[in-house]
Amino acid sequence: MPLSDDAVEARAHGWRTLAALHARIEDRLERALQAGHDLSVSEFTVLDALSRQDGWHMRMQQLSRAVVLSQSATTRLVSRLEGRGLLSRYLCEDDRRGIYTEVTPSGRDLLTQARPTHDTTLKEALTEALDVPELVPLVRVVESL
Amino acid sequence: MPLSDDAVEARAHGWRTLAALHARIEDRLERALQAGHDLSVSEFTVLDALSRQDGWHMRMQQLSRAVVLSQSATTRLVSRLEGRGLLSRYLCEDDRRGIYTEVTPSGRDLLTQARPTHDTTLKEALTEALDVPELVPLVRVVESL
DNA sequence: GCCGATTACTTGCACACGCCTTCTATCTCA
DNA sequence: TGAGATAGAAGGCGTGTGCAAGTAATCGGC
Repeated sequence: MPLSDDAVEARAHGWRTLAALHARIEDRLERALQAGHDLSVSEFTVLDALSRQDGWHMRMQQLSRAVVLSQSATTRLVSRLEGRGLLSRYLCEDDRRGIYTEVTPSGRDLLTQARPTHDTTLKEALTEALDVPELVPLVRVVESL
Repeated sequence: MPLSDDAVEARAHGWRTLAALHARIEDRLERALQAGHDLSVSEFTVLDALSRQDGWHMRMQQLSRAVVLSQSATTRLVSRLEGRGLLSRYLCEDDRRGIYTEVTPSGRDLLTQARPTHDTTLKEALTEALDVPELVPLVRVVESL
């Protein structure tokens, strides 16, 4: 007898809805950011997350938690962006095992350009999602936070 | 002037929250289903989606919409599951370009075994998410639908 | 009834990711 | 000072994905 809980089906349904909405939005964002700025969603997320930090820098572990990626993926992601001159690495002063990742001016420029794309696409994706009755309540919550 | 809309930041924040919650849950599910039943989340989703259809069958395009994957990814996903004997393909009678995918008895068995894992893991993931203040409102909505 | 356009699905290719191991530098604690 | 832990890089391996090109079947106009 599996869980014998009436809430089970509700949760499963909620999760399917969440996953569906997430996939829709991510898909739209991926295309828009890729087409307009040669950025993946992960790459945009890194720049965006760093921009929200005082000093626009963050350590690798924080970063991998922020983008929810493995350490190795984060290393490679940062390396890619570093290679494009969008961010740079430098050693922590206080703990020199740590490495800070910092957005460069050129990275800030790109972010400035990409944000409007991101925002309008997000808005569109959410608006479209309102056409799907199932997604409506979730969209409302996302918009009202 | 980028959208000049106060709702922009709210939307962006809502999206970040949605993405964070989604990533957490998917990660937990992925590990649990992989460890317990050798199924990825996508694979489980396919079986689950088919199980909700009359006759447990669906055409490829419906399926790729249901799991929100590209057609090519769906083809390969179905091929993998077919190779494991969990589902089978057969041509549409009326439109012979179309291909139906149907869950086999063995696929049904596996789904029966995997569902409890899925459900309890989902419950755990949502409960854990309640520890993160930001995620709370979203978790409430997911659980209450 | 035939030919181009469209649709349904598959396949070749490139790439990002996760897991793993190996390596170096640094910090901590006794 | 020395042993062990920690932060991160580097890279090999397997796998899943999207894109773009390809094949097969259907539809529409003439």
